[in-house]
Amino acid sequence: MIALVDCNSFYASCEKVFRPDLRDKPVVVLSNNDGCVVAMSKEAKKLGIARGATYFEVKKELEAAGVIAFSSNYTLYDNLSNRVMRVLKDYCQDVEVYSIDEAFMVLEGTHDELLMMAKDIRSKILQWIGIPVSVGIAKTKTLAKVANKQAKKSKDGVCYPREEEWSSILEDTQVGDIWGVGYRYEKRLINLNIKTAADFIKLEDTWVKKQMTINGLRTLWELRGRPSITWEDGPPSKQGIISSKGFGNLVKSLDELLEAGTDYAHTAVGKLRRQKSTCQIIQTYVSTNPFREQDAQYSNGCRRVLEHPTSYTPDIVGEVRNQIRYLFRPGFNYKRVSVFLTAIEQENRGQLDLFYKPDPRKAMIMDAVDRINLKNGYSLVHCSPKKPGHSWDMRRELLSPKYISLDEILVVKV
DNA sequence: TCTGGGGTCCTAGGACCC
DNA sequence: TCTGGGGTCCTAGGACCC
Repeated sequence: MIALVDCNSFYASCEKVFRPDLRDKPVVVLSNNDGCVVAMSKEAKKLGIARGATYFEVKKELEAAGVIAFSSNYTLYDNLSNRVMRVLKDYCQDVEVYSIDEAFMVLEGTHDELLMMAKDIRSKILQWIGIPVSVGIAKTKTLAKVANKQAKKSKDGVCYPREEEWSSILEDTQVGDIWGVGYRYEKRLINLNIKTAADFIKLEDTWVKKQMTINGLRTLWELRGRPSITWEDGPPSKQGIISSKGFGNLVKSLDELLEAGTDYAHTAVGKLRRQKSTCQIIQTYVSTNPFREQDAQYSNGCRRVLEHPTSYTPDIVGEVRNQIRYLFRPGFNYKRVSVFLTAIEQENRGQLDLFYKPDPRKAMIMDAVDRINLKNGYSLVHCSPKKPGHSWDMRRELLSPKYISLDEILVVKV
């Protein structure tokens, strides 16, 4: 059987772990630059705040309702996520970490045994880490997702339906809540009077394949109990790496745009080398803020195919800086720069070139840099001085401490 | 004043080859 | 000048996920 373990209101729950005073309080977490509400505790959900609401528009309302807001603290969420996943791996070898807050597991045993195990997983993660999770168990991934939704509604946070219970559960599942049915397919299906998962599984294979491609067909089969979505053993290497963030404040000068671009390129190559890959295509985009109607708008991008694949930071940073110089036009208020690396291949696996010998010193330098940064913090050795206080830095006015790092750890007086 | 940041996969159509 | 059958590669666009 397949279990889906999903953390409840993950980011909001993380913020509560080191703040017992917030246990029953409504908490929301904001996106980058404190832009939108991206996560809500169950108390905040009850207040009817829309996910994706823009913070500056709902700020007063949130304050009036006693909601506590946080800027997103990814260092903390990553750390707690890893701890949750480590507990899951104690239960079975086959854990597929699907996202920061959920994982699939393959479990074996009788109905009662698995139910016990699910409850045990739940209470252990709550006690050891402080994060509430829900567990759904079923024959396929898609059904496990459905069961997980039921688990969230139940008292004990666990749901493992028996065969005869499925038909009523599928009737109870809105078509838009099916994993793989997004809001566009949802609209089309509802127009055709297909409102629930129970309606959906009655459709013909050929019709679903034609309307919703092979992926829709897989979803259909999975809902009927036939496993059709593959199991991923490890995280697949990325085929494209993006580093893109809106600026905290608008940027006017080429120098600042270059600084930001250098920083993002540095981040992107870091991800590239961590997965032991090289890239051969580099794309850079710049744009103004489309929401500021009073501003003249400009957005542009360019790309270059390098002669040889690389993961050498100075090569990539240099190319990104050239592209930004090419794209820059004076007189605009820039909001964003994005760096995109593609044509990614595993190191030493790419097409060889008879006349090209890579410089071995580059690999040695990067190896040394990565080792230094791993020990001393990730931007100690950087391509440009990383002084704080850039106008383009992310706005994070409501950031919680990094409780998990030694210099910000809580002191408990007994 | 202020509006997230990542990713994946599939299909159709155009350009080209024999 | 027109015709058939079998391919590849690339790009744009559309759908989805967290």
